[in-house]
Amino acid sequence: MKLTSKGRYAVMALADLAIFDIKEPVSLRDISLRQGISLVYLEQIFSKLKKSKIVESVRGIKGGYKLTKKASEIKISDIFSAVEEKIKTVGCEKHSDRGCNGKTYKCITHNLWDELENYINVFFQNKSLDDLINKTDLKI
Amino acid sequence: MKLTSKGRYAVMALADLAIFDIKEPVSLRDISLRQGISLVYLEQIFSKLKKSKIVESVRGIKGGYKLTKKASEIKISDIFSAVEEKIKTVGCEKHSDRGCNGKTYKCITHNLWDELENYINVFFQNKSLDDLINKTDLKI
DNA sequence: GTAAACTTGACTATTTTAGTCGGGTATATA
DNA sequence: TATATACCCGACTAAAATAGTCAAGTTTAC
Repeated sequence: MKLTSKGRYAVMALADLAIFDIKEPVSLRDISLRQGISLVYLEQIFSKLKKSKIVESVRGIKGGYKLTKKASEIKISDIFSAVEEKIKTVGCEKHSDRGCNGKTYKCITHNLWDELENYINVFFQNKSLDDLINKTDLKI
Repeated sequence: MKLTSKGRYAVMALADLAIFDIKEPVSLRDISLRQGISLVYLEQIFSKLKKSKIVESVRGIKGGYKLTKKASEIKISDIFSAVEEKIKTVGCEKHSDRGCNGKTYKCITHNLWDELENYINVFFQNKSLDDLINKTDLKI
């Protein structure tokens, strides 16, 4: 199971966007400076966020990104699936010879990882962007 | 955050041990064959499990490993900390220049990862080896 | 027309993972 | 007491993933 910088950056950047997105789009450059995330890396991440319709872009000077919905309607789980942060815990399928395929034969620990996966997904499905920014004391 | 094969193998191997450990120690060779895990890799893992006093070893022919306590007294969280499976989600500390150190300044997402970490730890602290083997239908 | 912004794809250094290799040491049993 | 079977331990390594960079665009406000 992995939870890496990509997912973390995506959430940080979107939280930043949610705070500063009043009317004008917010440029990646600003987010990069405020959050200390590489600009070019942010571009990669926002390309995915756009594909998943979490943000929309405005090109050209004075351009930037905007959220497509209200922060309260964007769940952390949406963000993760957009940037392909995998909340996958079970890696049994590789050993097809040995048998654990999750169906006809489950290895001893299979249910454990399944349960954990669900458990974590519940956590992220119950958190919205809004929850994050309301809990911060806004020292940006 | 990482949850990798090392932790998974450790749990699988210990579950196997718990099932077959009646009186005689169980050899890594047997576990390796039954669970389809590399023997030499198992040796690495058990070296750590031994250091953490989750298992004890019997050397020589007819040797092997035994659990030091009852399966019901061994929590999954104990196993993970023994093999150094990190349930660490926050990686902010690296950017000491930028500020998120978790104390004087917390980045927007800091609390989120903290919460997640606790949430997952609760999950593993409430699961014992015993829970695993009782849920399996023992097709080994 | 030009600078600031997004867009895209290929490339890469570093780190981590999941092992292997090769040498040990201990001990039950024949 | 020889020997086979186990544990013990440190160094090494191939492959994959991560966290980016680099280069070459296109759009559009001013």
